[in-house]
Amino acid sequence: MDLARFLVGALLVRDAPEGRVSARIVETEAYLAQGDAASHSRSGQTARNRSMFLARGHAYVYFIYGSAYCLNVASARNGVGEAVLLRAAEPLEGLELMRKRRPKAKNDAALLRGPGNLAAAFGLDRRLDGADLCEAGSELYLARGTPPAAILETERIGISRDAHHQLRFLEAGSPFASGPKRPRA
DNA sequence: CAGAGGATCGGCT
DNA sequence: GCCGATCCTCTGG
Repeated sequence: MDLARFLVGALLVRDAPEGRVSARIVETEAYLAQGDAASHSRSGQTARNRSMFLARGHAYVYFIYGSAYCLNVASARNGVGEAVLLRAAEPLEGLELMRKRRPKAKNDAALLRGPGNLAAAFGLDRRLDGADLCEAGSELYLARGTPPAAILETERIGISRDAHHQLRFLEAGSPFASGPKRPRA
């Protein structure tokens, strides 16, 4: 939860041969190592989720519903399956490349709205699973950004099991966020 | 090996 | 807000 909150306002950068894209994260969700029926790590480590068990700051990228990739940041220590899902971001650099990768986006504010869309605009797939996101200058990394004026906490999205409490974090009033914005700052 | 379900998206009502 | 597409992953027998 600490990392999920911390990452709202942080920057995500990808430097790839096709070009550079960057964005400011506005929405995240926490998936806990203990007592979280919705976490991919709920039944232990598998071939798919092993990166979730890497040390804090590593990427966990998975493929879902046969159509979308999602990017997470591992949040605990090596051996503990816990991560933060990046759900939405504000486009900063490489808008043209993002539009090319996301031709269906209705407008620029929607380019990075939703975890699958964010990953698509960044051109991510399983090749970046396990990458260290803490080294500036590597292909994909996190950097300091501008903190939000206020952070809202809501229930997570798309969870059919037990909805849990407030494990979703988003910048208050952000036009780049996904889903409903319930109160409770 | 078969079966079930999913941390989604986009289109339609 | 509701629903279907799509296919990967895990579980159980």
